[in-house]
Amino acid sequence: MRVEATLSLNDAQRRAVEHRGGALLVVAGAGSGKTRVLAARVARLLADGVRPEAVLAFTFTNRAAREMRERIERSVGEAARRLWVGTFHATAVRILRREAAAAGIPPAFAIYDREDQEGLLREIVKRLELPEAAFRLGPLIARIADSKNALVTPDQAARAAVSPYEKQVAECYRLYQRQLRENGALDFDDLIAELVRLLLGDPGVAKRYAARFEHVLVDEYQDTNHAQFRLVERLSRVHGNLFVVGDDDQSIYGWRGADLANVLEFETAFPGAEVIRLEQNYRSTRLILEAANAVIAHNRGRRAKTLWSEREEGPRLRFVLAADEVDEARRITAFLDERRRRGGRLDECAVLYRTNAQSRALEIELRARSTPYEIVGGVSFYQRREVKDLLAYLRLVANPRDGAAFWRVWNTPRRGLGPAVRGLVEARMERDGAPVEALRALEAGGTLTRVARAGAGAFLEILDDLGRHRDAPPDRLLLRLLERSEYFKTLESDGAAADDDRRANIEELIAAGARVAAAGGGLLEFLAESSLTTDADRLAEGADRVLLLTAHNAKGLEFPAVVIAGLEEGLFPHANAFEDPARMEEERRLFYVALTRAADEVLLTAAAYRRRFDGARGGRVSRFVEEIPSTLLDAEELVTARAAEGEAAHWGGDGLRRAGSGARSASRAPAPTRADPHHRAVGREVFHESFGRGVVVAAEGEGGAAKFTVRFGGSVRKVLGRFLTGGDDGH
DNA sequence: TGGTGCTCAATTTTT
DNA sequence: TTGAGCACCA
Ligand SMILES: Nc1ncnc2c1ncn2[C@@H]1O[C@H](COP(=O)(O)OP(=O)(O)OP(=O)(O)O)[C@@H](O)[C@H]1O
Repeated sequence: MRVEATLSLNDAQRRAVEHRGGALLVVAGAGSGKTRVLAARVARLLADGVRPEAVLAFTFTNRAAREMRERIERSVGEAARRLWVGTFHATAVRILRREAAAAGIPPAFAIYDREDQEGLLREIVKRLELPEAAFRLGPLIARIADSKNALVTPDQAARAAVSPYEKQVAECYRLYQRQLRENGALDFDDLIAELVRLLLGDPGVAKRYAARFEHVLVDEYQDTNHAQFRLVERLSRVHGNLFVVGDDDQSIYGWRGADLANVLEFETAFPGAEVIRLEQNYRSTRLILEAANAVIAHNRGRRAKTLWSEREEGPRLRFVLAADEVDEARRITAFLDERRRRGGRLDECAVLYRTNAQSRALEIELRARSTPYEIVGGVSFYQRREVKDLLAYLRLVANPRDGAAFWRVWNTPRRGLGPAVRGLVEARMERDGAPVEALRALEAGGTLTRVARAGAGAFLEILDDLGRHRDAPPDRLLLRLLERSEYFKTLESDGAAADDDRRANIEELIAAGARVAAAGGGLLEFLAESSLTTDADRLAEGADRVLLLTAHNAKGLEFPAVVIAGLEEGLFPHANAFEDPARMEEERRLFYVALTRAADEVLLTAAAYRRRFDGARGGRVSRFVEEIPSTLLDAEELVTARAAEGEAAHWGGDGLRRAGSGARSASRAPAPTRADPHHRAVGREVFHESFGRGVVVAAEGEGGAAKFTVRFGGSVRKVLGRFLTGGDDGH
């Protein structure tokens, strides 16, 4: 069996792959082949006769898991299908379903997503009469998640709480856990935490799994949190065969509890562990790598590492400062077009950004230019209303105690059930527990009005009918549901286009159900998949389109051409990181991740002005751009052709005569209405008393009121025309 | 009960 | 600017 036949390896890589066993940490920079080594290691183990079901590998995304499995399958054949390869969450679900009894949870437990969590906590905050302004759901959920990721129980949180605020958060946490339990549900973080608790608390189960798995492997180890560390530690303690790969410079999920100590203190946690470093990058051209190395070197808290490439030098990284986000989108589209004319394909390109909201401007422009694109992230498929509605019915079939699912659809489509009946059901739930049973009792009794009774009857009938077919393939279940619930009727209210969209989504959901069935899965597998699958996991190969995604979502991917957009102070790095050096370093690592996705070509863009939901804002060019040595940058100035036009030396000529308004140098001008990137002034060199020489990137208005967006060196400011002189004649 | 329209918050990142 | 929650009225 020749692993090397499918995956060639350098010496260091081979040493890792052929490691004798025990604990091994492979730390290495971007593109050094860590993922490849992990896959080769698994293939090697199988070739050496290790049973596939005794190999447990954790990946960061479901997609990575699928690719890993496929890769290994290519080298060792279909035994690869029996491997345990998956994300921490998917693997935890798999084990918890089997060990539900020991874990003290229902085997068909529901998995609560963000929306479900918010629903529970909204009720709790209301019930405790906490001030909503101070107890926003987002931070509250984040705090609870932090506790869970650190394996802190509600009791421990309450004991550790000092301030009244912390005490109340702990109380919310306690009630929230109780609610989850009553609903027979776990949230994402519980999946890991409950599994760890089970392994720590039940020696029998712990022993069984320690014996079942002989090798544990972890990809993207730098982004594991404490609970995940404990899980890995528990599962590998007996045999000690732990193989992890990671890069401390690519840790970008600190806000989710990722703990770099897992990497930095690996040798302490696993005495006798070996560390192997990989130093050759196979992905990027030398200039790209040099730029990435230069930027990341600005981080203080890191172990310096070597990373070199044998590849050609490659072209310099291009930088474009656009006037605003619309202009930026245009420049990016133009870049993609130009690349296509050179023979490049769209699917070799990705546009990376810091926040999902940035995709909108890009989307509009790409659509206008008929450039095929695909957005990854944002509102994902399984979060769409119609999809969640239908899934809620299936969730109720699996687990009648699932209150979030129940309240979501008990009156969808409309059945005349509202707050009045809800009160009755809730009262009744004290006795019957499950909302479905409470409703059933009410329907049987005489308390409901005629309308409500009919509605309740219709709803229960659908659930009962589905319940009788719970073992049918998920797609059949969905079809049955659509037929009985007349769900399509609720769709007809909206516009035709949105309607078609919804129908298409429903079709796709049915197809997803059929796929699960084809793979031998049933209702529970389908529901788990719908909870754990993200947009990035659903990416299909083959279509020639440019990918639009956040830098976070791009982790682990690689593209011949990468565009990084929105490189402005406040956006990337995000303003929320300004006061905290540690968070700023994480922003920098994020930029490093983004940059190192590129193999051949990089375009960096920023917008001098960016419209936000609450107005517009100008930002300086990102410090990260400035941390790239200028010799590596091809910083193109805007539309220089326009500078050729003759123009008066003074801008907005009559401004001085129109005295009155106080002299404001207006770096923070009032929200501009429309900065026109095609204004005839754009591209002109100008001179400002205090800011010096600059280039106009946008302008709006005429005469004395004219305002110009000007780039002075690295910073971009908005200034009134009357403070500017043409740059050509000195001042 | 259900529909309309108002107000307010949200945009940092996600398994 | 959009979406969601909520108050108010038919
Ligand atoms: N020994 C090798 N010979 C040729 N190509 C290699 C070798 N090792 C890795 N590569 C290639 O280098 C690229 C990066 O590999 P891989 O994705 O495994 O790196 P990584 O360290 O996991 O990257 P990152 O951490 O940046 O996500 C891939 O295209 C891979 O095929």
